Amino acid sequence: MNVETPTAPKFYNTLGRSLESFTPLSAGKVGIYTCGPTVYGDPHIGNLRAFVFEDVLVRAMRYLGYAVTQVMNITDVDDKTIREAKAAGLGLDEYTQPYIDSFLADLDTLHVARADEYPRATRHIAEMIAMIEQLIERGHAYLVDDGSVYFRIASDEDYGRLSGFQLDEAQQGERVASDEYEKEDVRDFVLWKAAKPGEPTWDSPWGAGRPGWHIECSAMSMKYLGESFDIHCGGVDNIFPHHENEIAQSESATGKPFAHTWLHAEHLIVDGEKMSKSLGNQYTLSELIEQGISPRILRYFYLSVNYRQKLNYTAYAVESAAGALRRVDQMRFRLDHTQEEGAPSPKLAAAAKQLRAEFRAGLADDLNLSECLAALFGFVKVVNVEIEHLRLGEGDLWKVRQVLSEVDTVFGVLDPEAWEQETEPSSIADDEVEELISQRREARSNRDFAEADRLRGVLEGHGIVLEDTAQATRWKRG
RNA sequence: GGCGACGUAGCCAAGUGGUAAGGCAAGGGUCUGCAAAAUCCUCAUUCGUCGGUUCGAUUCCGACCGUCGCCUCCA
Repeated sequence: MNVETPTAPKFYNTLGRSLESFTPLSAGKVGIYTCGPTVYGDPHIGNLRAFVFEDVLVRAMRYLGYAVTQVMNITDVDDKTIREAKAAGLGLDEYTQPYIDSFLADLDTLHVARADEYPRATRHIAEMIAMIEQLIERGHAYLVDDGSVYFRIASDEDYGRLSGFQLDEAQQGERVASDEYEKEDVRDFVLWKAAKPGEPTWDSPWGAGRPGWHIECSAMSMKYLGESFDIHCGGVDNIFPHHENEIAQSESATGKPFAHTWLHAEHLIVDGEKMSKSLGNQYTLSELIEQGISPRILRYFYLSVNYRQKLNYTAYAVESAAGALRRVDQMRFRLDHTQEEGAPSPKLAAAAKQLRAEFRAGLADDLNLSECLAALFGFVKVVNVEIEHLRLGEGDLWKVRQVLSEVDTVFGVLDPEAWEQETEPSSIADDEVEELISQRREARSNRDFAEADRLRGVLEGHGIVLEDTAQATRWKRG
């Protein structure tokens, strides 16, 4: 499918804030590090937006012809996991494991393709310690009396180039935690936290303690992708301080450029407002499913807005997404009830070619899925017209399904059968449906429309939708 | 206060220095016994406001108004 050289995409790189032509460090290969979850609760639909974006990015790069290695970290040690584990009276691993499982289950539910690696912070303490030692050696970090180690921001001349924040004296002193008074400079951030009573700890050259937050992503991304790699993504809230600090510590440790391209997904908001615990609108996937919103519709909804744009989750918007998806489903349904006859349709061939070209161009344009979807709908229209006029010829059904399945390697939403049963358990068997339809056909041929409509009503009661065509009556569960 | 993003039809949403993709919804026509589905047509002389640059701006620049995000552990 992609035997030719990859199509080079353009990406809006947060580092430099401009649209850049993407060139991988190693021809044809792309290493992508995606910031994963902190496992102290179920992810909400905002978290999931970012993960779906990352999924589409990886799928798109593969579609464009690159061999992708995706790594997603799992933060299983930080203030929150420690606090919650303690509150639950559980060990850290014992506490986080169910959330790791449910996180992966949510990804599966949304058809997010698995990353190549899901490194856990607690399993990479040695790598982090090695990096911290290197930073101390090079004069970029220092040990304080209580056994904590801090990164020395003053030693990093270009600190702040990702976020654009120039932290100066005016902003200092605002948020100095009481236990961090030993820092040389309030801007410095912690690499290693000295042990505190009741917290999980690991041995280190500086005594017992645990890693700071940022160091895990530096250590783990480099372990799996190399000291320099292609793409690093996450939510916009990670730009500062997390990603800024990752760059500082990574480049200070190795003297080499860290990630080349930084992509950040904007936030999802709900009814125009930021999600927050107090508003009670931090919906989880299972809550949505309970509300009757299928994961497939949610995935389509995520796809419908550019990742750099805030996504406003509203009931109306989700309905609208469902309507759009219905249009594609309906076309597939009609396709399944269409016969091929005669020569292949030239219009169809042209439309398929156009879809491929526009789809590829849209993906390459900073993942412009709106353009990709517009191309898809353009294709749907042509297919519908060709079906309407009975112009599908030899091999055309295969052609349509083939191109749809190609673009769906990126979208991942177009094939209803690939998703879990979305319809209610059926209250009527196929042969019963067929029997009633045949009775109705009989009634119609006798022009007994009252009886025909009664039978249709019976079927509707079972959730069966009929569509009469000149050739036959087709039906579906809907 | 610092940094940044955004404001396009009823709703969602692309986009370009040369006169506005696509989807949902809505209205009308075709098809149908009636539906459903499909299809055809209609639906922004206009892209927050005011200026500037330009032959020409929604697209570039400036100001203003409005919405929002980040500013040390939130995707």
